[in-house]
Amino acid sequence: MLDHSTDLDNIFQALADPTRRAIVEQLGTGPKSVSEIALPLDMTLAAVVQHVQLLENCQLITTQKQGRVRTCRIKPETLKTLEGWLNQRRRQWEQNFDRLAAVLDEQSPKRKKP
Amino acid sequence: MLDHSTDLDNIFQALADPTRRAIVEQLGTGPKSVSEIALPLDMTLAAVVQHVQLLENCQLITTQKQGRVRTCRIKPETLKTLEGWLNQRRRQWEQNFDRLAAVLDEQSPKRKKP
DNA sequence: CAGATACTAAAGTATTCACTTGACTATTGA
DNA sequence: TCAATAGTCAAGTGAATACTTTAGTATCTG
Repeated sequence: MLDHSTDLDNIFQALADPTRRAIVEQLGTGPKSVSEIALPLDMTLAAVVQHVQLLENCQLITTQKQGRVRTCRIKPETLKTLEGWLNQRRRQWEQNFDRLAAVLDEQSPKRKKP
Repeated sequence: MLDHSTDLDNIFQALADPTRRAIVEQLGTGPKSVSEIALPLDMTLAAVVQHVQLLENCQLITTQKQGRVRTCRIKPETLKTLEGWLNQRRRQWEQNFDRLAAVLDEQSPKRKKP
């Protein structure tokens, strides 16, 4: 993989891991501390911290530390990047579909264009 | 990563690679053979074949072989799975936002509910 | 038919990933 | 004050990834 790793790479990569998706899903219901996040996850706290750091690095969540507790919340705008890519794809193949339809229409002498 | 690898895992994983996203983007403009796909990519044909196989396995594309050439096309429905997850997230945090707004509204004596 | 084309399969390699363990630092509450 | 809590850092491990090279097999084309 030639590296000029983009936001999109990092976001997809982050969300490819089920644990990290679970974290994002958890935070969908509101902010949580790292240990709260860790509770339902079957791994050490250290591992969870690593996932949280990765999610923060790619901006899918934000965190802030108050005393000894780090509170995490999702950062919804980042998912827009994903939506953007997806929308581009949709537009692309809809266009493609239309073009195909036009060609078929052109080739069929049975119907004339309105 | 505890393995009960879902469709979503595989799709995100597939799209986390820039080469594979490039392939999906290429196919957005219409079907292509494996060598056509390989042309703009800076790697061996064998490597491209591997990416194509992975994309086919997770249903992001379909392929069929005619003679010695394999033609690839995107399978748009699979991206729906992604859209589905994204929409869930959006609904979740919109709900969360509304709940927060409601609480704030409740706590503020300056305005009464309509 | 002979040689080029279009892929395919298998094996090897360097890197990255998802963890764990263990040791350490703040903060908090009894 | 002192032990429990909440998190952090660093190093190590085994598995997975993204390639490569090499050696094929069909299928065309002249």
